[in-house]
Amino acid sequence: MSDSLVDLARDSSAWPFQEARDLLEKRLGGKKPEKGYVLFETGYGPSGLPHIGTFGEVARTTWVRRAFQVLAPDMPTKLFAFSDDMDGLRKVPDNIPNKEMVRQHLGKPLTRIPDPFGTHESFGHHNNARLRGFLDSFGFEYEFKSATECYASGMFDHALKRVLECYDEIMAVMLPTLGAERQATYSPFLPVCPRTGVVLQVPVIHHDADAGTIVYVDPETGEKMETPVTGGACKLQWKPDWGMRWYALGVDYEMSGKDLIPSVDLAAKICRILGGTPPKNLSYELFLDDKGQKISKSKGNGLSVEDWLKYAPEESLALFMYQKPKAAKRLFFDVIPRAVDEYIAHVDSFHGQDDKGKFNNPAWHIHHANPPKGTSPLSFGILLNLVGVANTDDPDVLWHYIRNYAPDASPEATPFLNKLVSHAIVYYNDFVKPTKQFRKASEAELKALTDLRNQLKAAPAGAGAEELQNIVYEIGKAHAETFPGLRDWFKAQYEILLGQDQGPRMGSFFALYGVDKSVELLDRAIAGDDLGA
RNA sequence: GUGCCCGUAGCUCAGUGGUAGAGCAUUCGACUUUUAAUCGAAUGGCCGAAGGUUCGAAUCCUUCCGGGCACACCA
Repeated sequence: MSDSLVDLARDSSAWPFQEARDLLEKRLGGKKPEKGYVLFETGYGPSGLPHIGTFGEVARTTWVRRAFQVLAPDMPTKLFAFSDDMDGLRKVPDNIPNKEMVRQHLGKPLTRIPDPFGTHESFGHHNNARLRGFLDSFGFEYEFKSATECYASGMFDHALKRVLECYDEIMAVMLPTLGAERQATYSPFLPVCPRTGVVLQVPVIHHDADAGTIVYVDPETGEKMETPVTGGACKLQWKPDWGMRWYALGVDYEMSGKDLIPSVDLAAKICRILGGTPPKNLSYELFLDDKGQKISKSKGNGLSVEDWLKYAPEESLALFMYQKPKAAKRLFFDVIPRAVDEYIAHVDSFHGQDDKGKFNNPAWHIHHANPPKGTSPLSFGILLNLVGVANTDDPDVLWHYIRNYAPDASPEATPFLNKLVSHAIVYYNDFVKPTKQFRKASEAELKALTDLRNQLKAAPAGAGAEELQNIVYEIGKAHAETFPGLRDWFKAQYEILLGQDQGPRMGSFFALYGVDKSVELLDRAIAGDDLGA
């Protein structure tokens, strides 16, 4: 039984299984690594707060890891979330307080810059905490690794000495990739200035593999400085750093955006020079905005995680990230409802599928083999329409409409639908409500509305939707010269009372909205108040 | 120039060797009285082009065509 599951997983065309299979067979040769576990890694830049790409990368890496665990259940795995918190800060980020204070520390490792937020030991620690909080909020399993700690603790010492031993070979790989200016000053080692604490980009004038040191000239004092490369006294330039880290930690799998393909190649070469085997890499496509432009934080286009989660549950974002990592996808508001509905469809089909089908179902991956039993009897698309048409941001009113369609649905019985209702309301408030355009009633329309107001007022207490609908209908007929077709009467009500050109069955609306409140609404319309205010 | 991705219905896209699909749009019908929703049905594709492999190709290979993106430094 378990054998056949392994076979199915091996043959599965789902990309996490394909990645896991390649990792197991090509990278590992089917054998457990000597370090005793298979290591997955995701990396984070120094200035970056967690963003939607971070989520995507960790989610995707986790899926490969889960798939791998099915293929090789007897091999332990780990996922390192590695923070480059020893990188020198290059420019002051826009979105932080105390910019002037931070400016005075430019060039220093992030972990040696005071926290501008004042909540942590350093700026680096602050960002790390944000990263961890972000990852934890999704329940990702990982081990956090800090570059600063790895360097300072001596964990990288052996590998750093190897870099020094292979100095010339590494320079020979790096130099041809650099412009002439950079070639003149390039060194894989960046000494941390003992005087100022700044990570220096200076030429190395001498290196001594036996002593484990390099010599450089302090750019301000002109003094020749000799420093060990170990123990945190030097940091590596990032491409050698990446290759060194793969070698030092024995990273078996790491994915990265396609803009990093040349860097991955270089880092892999360096890793091999050191005597290691580079990880299996997956280059995923970048995200585009609605106009097909690359999404970048500086441009501020595209969509943030917070934006997405405001309008839809995180499962839908996970599904979006699952789909076709190698195809460029547009990431903007309009893709959200579709992602939700496809998520629902996948979960609903899951439980009727055989094992092969389940392995191919995104829901298997998103939910770690255990998708929930039920989701929502209504699609998100329908719900969004409903919210717009029903013209309300009151969940209770919405549930009345929903029960017309799905009598068994309730906030308790269908919790996922309940979440969707909340999201749909936010969507309504942000996207539908602002587009409302109320118009004033004409003289003739005013007469009809006044009739309506008076008859609603006079309606027996507890009048139902049908009864109210009949009142509305009769008034429309009574004012036939104003409204040649009943359609015109209803259209007028939508435009004047609801600020939209379509709407709900008015009898139902008045019943749900409440006759008293409806009368108030009509009073305001008759008085000529601006209902959009 | 190098590399990657995409090209399937009007639109947005699923579909990695076995009878071409979904959603939206359009048209018609139902919901014993408006609209919308909902439900049912219909319409709609030479799967970018040409070769090749195969009993069989949207799918695999080759070459084109068209569109997009990445590739100094920094990360």
